[in-house]
Amino acid sequence: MMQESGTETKSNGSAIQNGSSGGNHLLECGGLREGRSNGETPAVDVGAADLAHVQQQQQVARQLLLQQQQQQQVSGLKSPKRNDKQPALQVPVSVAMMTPQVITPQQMQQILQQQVLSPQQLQVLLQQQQALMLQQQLQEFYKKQQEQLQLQLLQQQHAGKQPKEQQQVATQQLAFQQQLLQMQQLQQQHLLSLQRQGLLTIQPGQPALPLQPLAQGMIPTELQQLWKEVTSAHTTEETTGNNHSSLDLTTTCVSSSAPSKTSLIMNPHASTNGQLSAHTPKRESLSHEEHPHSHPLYGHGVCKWPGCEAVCEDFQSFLKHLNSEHALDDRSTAQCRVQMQVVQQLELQLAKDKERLQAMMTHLHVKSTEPKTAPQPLNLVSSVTLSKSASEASPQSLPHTPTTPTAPITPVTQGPSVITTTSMHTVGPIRRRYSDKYNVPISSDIAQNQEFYKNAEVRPPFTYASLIRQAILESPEKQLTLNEIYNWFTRMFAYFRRNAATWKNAVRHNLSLHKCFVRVENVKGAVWTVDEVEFQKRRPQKISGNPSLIKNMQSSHAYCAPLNAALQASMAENSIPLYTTASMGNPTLGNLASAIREELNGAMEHTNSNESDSSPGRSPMQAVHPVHVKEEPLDPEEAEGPLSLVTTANHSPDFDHDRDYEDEPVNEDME
DNA sequence: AAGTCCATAAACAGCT
DNA sequence: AAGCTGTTTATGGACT
Repeated sequence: MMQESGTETKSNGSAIQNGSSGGNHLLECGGLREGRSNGETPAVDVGAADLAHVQQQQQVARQLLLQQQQQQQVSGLKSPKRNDKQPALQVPVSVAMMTPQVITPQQMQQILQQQVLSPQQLQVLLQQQQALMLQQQLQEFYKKQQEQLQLQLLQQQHAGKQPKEQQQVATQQLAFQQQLLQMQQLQQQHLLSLQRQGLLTIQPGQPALPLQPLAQGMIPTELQQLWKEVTSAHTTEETTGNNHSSLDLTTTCVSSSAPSKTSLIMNPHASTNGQLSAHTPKRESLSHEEHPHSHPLYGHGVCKWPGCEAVCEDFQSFLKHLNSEHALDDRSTAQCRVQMQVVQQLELQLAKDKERLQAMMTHLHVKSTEPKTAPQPLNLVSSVTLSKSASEASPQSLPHTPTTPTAPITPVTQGPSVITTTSMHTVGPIRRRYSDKYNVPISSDIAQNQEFYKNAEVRPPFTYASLIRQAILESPEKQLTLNEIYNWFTRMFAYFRRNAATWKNAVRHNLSLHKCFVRVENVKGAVWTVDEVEFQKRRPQKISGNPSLIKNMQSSHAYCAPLNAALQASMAENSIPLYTTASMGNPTLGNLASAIREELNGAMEHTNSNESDSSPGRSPMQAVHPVHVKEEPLDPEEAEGPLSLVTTANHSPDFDHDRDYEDEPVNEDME
């Protein structure tokens, strides 16, 4: 009777399961992207690798500055010191037009609203304003730079004892680096302030990122475009006749969601000359007029202006809102700037990863049926997944071609993410738990890919049992309550921040099922511990005495590790925020590191004892792991704190952390 | 092909 | 009563 109903529901369940188990990755991938928490706010970050980029920009700016100075010599005018210090000018617009003086955003707005100027005049004005602002920024910057240099030189002279030329050069280099750093810090501060003002949202899970070395000056075309946005909202009937050389902001936005238009991004300065917009602006802005509801800043009755989300019942009210709330002012300008940088960086990163992928494909002789690649942070996912698939499909042969993308999986922020989705459901990492099968230390993988797992919703290639064990072993007292185990899962893996009911059930199921997990009654309830003997019982017999398996394991992991390393290198290179969280609140780093050493020793002992042939996979494995262990510096301030986070305390800061996880808020207290 | 491992789903009981 | 915890059973896919 109960049986029947049981089987009934189960048959139901299995129907679902057929979808969710075999093909569950496909579904889950789809589900993943559904969530809005992830990826909606693109990472704003730039890495040191973009130094060249900065320099380029500086060069461009320098030229601009030069031009301006020449102009000034002609007009005999001096630019004002700072535009925010500028007294509220009551200067007639016409005067402003003739004499390059910075006017305040408010004034600008007035000008716009009063519509006293023709669009052409406005454009000129805007260009002028922009150039002036840029000039001011540059002057300030160079002034500072000079001061710094002098300071450095002075210090050096004081230090006096080392008057060697080498040292001078070194010092100058240092000074320059410091200045760069300083500039970056300034920019970072700017970003932070934007964030505080709600102009820029950064995901809680994401680290407060890297620096923003892009020049902050807005290029004239951008400003023009801004103006265009504003005025087009004003006067919808206005035609876009004179914007042939302008860059449509909407284009930029659109391009971020349609990554195929890479031309724009490849050259961050492209927008300066306005050429790249040839294919877009007019058409799109027109189409927005014709199909108002397709306005990129308006959707689902909500204003999609970054950080806004104001509800607008209809398009008209949206326009009003856009007009009033997002007019041309400091705030909007800043937001625009940020958005442009976001887009630029994303595209830059995309380009890099595309290139990387291409090289990989070429190297592996893989003929990609679908050369177009996919966007954004998640291409990381694809890389890793690909790596796993490579290792898993057949450890000793080259990876198969990623199957052609069929189902675009609904990424939140962008178009179809080809590789990601494909490899995701092609691979089905779930079915290959190499760490379990082949005794590859779980902790090392987690440590290596910690930031990745934390931020990308990729299923970790470990069994629940392994993960649970890892969670418990990482805890200072080698025991965790169920809730703490949950928390570890959500903390360590983005993947487990959704479908909580499912995986929590699985966790409980595993705890109960496996003998290696021992429940211990405690004062404050029950905690779970690991019976290591039991756990080991079920692992080694497979591998011991089976050289071929060992070989598999080695080469398998050998494929993964370097690729993961490459992935991380890529992330670092592009300053993917994932990377930076390592220093931000990583309670387990120390534990992981030691665990890695432990397990590495164990694993290597294991394999060494059996290994007779010189498996090609081995050296990479050895090479990679220590590097990762070593390279993760343990933040001093994290050193003691974090460990206590995982202790028995129910109110550890971690729990607050978990609150952010959308799916099912983890219980903070469990009595 | 059979056995094993694992994920998933679900029913259920006990407890708070 | 609801939710959490823990146990158990069933089922199906992947892999050996």
